[in-house]
Amino acid sequence: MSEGRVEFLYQTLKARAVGFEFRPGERINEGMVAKELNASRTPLREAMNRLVAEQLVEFRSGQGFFCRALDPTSIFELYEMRMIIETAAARRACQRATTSDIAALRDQLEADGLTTAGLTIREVVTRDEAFHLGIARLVGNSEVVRHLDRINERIRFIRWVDMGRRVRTTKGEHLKIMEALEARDSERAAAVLKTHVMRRMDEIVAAVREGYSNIFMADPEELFDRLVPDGD
Amino acid sequence: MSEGRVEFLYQTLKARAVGFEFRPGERINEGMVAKELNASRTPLREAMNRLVAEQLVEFRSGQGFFCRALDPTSIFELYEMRMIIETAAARRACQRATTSDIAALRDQLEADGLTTAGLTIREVVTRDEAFHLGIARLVGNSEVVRHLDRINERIRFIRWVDMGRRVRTTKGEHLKIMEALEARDSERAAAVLKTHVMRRMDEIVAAVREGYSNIFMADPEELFDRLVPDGD
DNA sequence: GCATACAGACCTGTATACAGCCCTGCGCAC
DNA sequence: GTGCGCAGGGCTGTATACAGGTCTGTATGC
Repeated sequence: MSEGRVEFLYQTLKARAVGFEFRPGERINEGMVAKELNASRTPLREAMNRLVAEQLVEFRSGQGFFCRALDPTSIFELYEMRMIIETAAARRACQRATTSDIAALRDQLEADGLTTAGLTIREVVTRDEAFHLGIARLVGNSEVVRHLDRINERIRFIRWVDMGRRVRTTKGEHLKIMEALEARDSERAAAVLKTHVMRRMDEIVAAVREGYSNIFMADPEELFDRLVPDGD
Repeated sequence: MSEGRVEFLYQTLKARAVGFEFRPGERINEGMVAKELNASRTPLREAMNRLVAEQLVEFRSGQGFFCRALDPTSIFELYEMRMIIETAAARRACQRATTSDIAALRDQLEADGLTTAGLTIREVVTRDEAFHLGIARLVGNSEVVRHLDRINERIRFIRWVDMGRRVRTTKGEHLKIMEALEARDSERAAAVLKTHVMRRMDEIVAAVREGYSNIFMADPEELFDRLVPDGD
């Protein structure tokens, strides 16, 4: 808060938008939200406009701000975009990352533990994103990291759902990716990443469907604070 | 204007930011700009916040809005990001674009004429971007188009400089790319695109240097309204 | 029962006011 | 001549007020 009220509102509203605490298509009442966050509408609208530029919120002239839609096509496109950036990043990381930076990524991966047991869905996704951003950082191109981060925000909600849906083999696949990076095997790294990241349209449709049901439940936020399903 | 004052301000300010009509690092005086555009500071700041989210303008709490920096490293990173997206787009276009959509892109390319003679630098870059966005559109993924567009805005100024610097073989390379797309030869399309798009760091440093000298000249805008150098 | 028109409340869009901070420029001391 | 401190102006940050438009809900007619 000391570093700017708009910044605080931006972060708070972003978190809400990312997690679909505003329901898809819902009109966002500036007055109510402003009062709730102890601010006036002026800085709130400034923060909202940033979210509009990030596609986390929609704006219709004369009507105000609305929560973005949640539809399978958009999510699918975002997954593909994510795959494009990540595979390109992995290829470049294999070619130009320093051995010590790669080693640091492995350390980070191992520091997260060998299993996802005992973690909440949210925590697992956070760690997953951190690993993938770590790969992007190996490229040494801040734009790659930034774009990936922006995309992650927009699919994070569905990733929570997805992570809860099935026992993901996240950890094992991360290790495989890590090995490919250490071997500096671009093609293998890209190939493993591709299958690790990408989802089929029918999987996405199912996740979106479940996402909707979560959104309209009583306390949807708690859902993702439960522990991940046991890995076998 | 009818479709929202903020939208109008956003478009106007974006054009200025893209073309470095604000000088790099310059503080943007809200009061002056607002008066100039016949608006109050409230909608102006809303528009500015969108530009902040798009990295076209910087914001420092307590100090206001500043024009973004113009430095070779950022430009280089953006070029690489552009290359990542474009090569991935071309590969996918080869695989999944319909033959008629590809034919439509060729029509667009030929409608632009067989040479860049008689066009201003601005016009050539506009057409160049349109062709590349056309490839991105072949993928059928709106995110790919959007991200490419965002990146293009941030390097457009340097592309103007670059297009004026040397007789670019733009048109010929576009034809080669087009042929690769028609042959659905992913690898060739990606390879040609890569050399067509990418710039070496020393080229970028030179362009940025020239960019600065243009920015601090009397009437920098006219510079890019001159005709492109004769192609031999 | 259903569609339509109207009225009222509500909400958005923008201007403006004002408090507080930042920066500049001047003066003073060294 | 140079560095530091202080005061003033100017700019930013936010709240608030108000005008205009949008939506809702009701009442009326078919």
